[in-house]
Parts: sequence; C-alpha cells; structure tokens
Amino acid sequence: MQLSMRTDYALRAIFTLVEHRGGPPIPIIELARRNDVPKRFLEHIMLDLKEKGWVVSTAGKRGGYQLGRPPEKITLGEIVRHFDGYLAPIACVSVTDYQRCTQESTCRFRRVMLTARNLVANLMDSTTLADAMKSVPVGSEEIRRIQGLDGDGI
Amino acid sequence: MQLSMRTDYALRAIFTLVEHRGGPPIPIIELARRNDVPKRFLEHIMLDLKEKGWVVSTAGKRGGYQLGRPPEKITLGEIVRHFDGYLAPIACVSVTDYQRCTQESTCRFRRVMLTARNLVANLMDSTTLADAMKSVPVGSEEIRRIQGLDGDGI
DNA sequence: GCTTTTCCGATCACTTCGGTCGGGTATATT
DNA sequence: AATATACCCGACCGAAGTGATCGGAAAAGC
Repeated sequence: MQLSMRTDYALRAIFTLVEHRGGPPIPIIELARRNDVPKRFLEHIMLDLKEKGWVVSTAGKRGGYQLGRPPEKITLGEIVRHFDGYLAPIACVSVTDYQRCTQESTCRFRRVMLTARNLVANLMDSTTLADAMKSVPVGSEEIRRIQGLDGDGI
Repeated sequence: MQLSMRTDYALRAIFTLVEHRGGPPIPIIELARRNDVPKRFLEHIMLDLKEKGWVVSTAGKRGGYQLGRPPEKITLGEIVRHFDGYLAPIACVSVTDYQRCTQESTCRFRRVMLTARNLVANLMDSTTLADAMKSVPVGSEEIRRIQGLDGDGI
C-alpha cells in the first residue's frame, strides 16, 4: 500500500488537531499552512474526515475544525483504509475488500502476501492517533543506518 | 504497496518457471495461458525479467523461457521493488528510494510508517522464490477466519 | 527457407490522482 | 441587519500512469 497524497494530507491535518485538542477550532487555511497542503484540496479531505466523524466543524467567524473523537479511539488503520481502500498488498488477501482471483488454487506467493497484509494490518489497526503521538520521532540518520544494515546484511 | 498487475503477472510467470526448473524452455504463450495473463502484455514483462537476469530466453523453435538463477538466490523483495519502486508505504521512510519531505521534523506518523516498511521489507527481502515455493497454500476459509478475528477482536 | 518464437518500439483507451474554481451556506460578531 | 469569516460542494481539468494491443523485425531450429 503506497499512501496516496490524500491520506498523507489527511494524517497531517488530523494530527495537528490532536495536538491542539481542547483548544479553539482551527480553520482550514491554518491547517493548510502548517502542514504544507493546498488549501482547496484540503477542503475536500476535511469534508471526508468529517463524514466519518473523526473531526467536527464549526462554520462562521472563529470557526474551523476540531477532533471529533478521543485520539485513543481512532486508529491509523481506519483512516488509511478509508482513503486507500485496503492495507493488503493484493486484493486476494485483503480482509476488508477481498476479491477472488483465478489463480488462488495454484498461486505460490499468496501466503507471503497474506503474511505481509497481516503484519501491516495488525500494526495499523493497533496504533491509535494517541499511540502515534507518543511515538519517538525518526532521527535523520535512522534511514541511512538501515540502508547500511540492509545492504551488508549485518 | 499495492502490487501492480505487472508485478502480479511477473510473479505468476516466474513461479511457473521455478516449478519447471530443469525442464525445456517454456514459451510465452504457454506462460500466458497457464497463468491467465494477456500474452502481448507478458512479452514486455518477460523482457524486463530477462534484463535483470532472473530469466533467460532462447529464441526460435522449441524456444521459450527458463529461470536464470537458482530460486534460492532471488528474493520477492527484489522483484517487487523492480516493478513497483519501493516497499515503504511512503517515500520519506523508503530505504532504497528515500525522498525528503518538508514535514519530517514535526510528522507524527513517520515512525509507524517506518515500522511498517521494516516489517514488509524484512519479510520480502528474506523470502526467496524457493521459500515461497515451499510455503503452505492459503486455504479458502483462512481469509474469512481472519475477518472474524479482526472484527471481534478475539 | 520456412516456421516458431523472442524482441521491441509505438500507440492507445482509460482511469486515477492531485489539484483548482465558482459560488453557495452557515454563523459569530459588531 | 450587515458584514466578515469560514465551511460546504459539485464541476472541472491536465498530467501521468496503467494495462494492454499491434506490427513487424530479428534470431534460431528444422
């Protein structure tokens, strides 16, 4: 599952709301500015988030968006699934959006794909916004360190 | 990472080659028929696989394709990466195709995405064609059973 | 030299995706 | 009541990618 820009933007915005929970509503223009998202595009995304109850909006002056549910009650899995369909690498091992494939009886890589889907689904479904909020940031050297590890097999 | 049809087809084809290793070359038309892949499309894919050394071809009568390297020496990670770019859910946590993002310093979900990428990358990079070949098929009830588990949280 | 099969560039229809625009509606403040 | 602020929403748009097809050239066995 490659994250679409939609999902990326949605997460950026919703995490700003998590961060400022309890405070006054934050208008779209502010969410857009802080997260480097095109405002006009973000409008649609916020509308989408609202429909799902993850955020609530208040119109008019001093209006904007606020979190619609406690961050412990919203998982990353839900959000990603809503925008990107499913978490599985291929539809024939998707649990939420299963689609039959003609090759299932003989396919040799379906097992691995199912394992992959289970790994990410379990991760995403057990990670709430609150969990992610608490997680330690990714250091700038960290990716590079993995590059070394992966390559040399250390 | 949603698997593209290209990757799906490539894997189907290459696994038939693994299965018939040691035997005579298998022509595209046969690979297409057995795996339910449009022949004309598969041509390009096989060409691609050949370029990478994963398969070898012999032209003319009695020609076709054969595996180019022992199945213990080809990982699913390599193949998927070649067709779909990278395994990470988002480029800013990709190891093989890292791309900087403006939000890295403040992003709250980058850690989870990195964890996800590590899970699938470790899986895919450690699974060879030979491994996958030995893996137990996915039973038709298995997906449905997970549906129950995921939903009820049992 | 004929047949089989790979090779390869060109092209295509279609969808998706990221993004924009215009204008409507709600509401808080003055 | 007026006004400014901000959400709401459908229509639209260009670019890019994707899955797939086609025509024909080159290679190799018989």
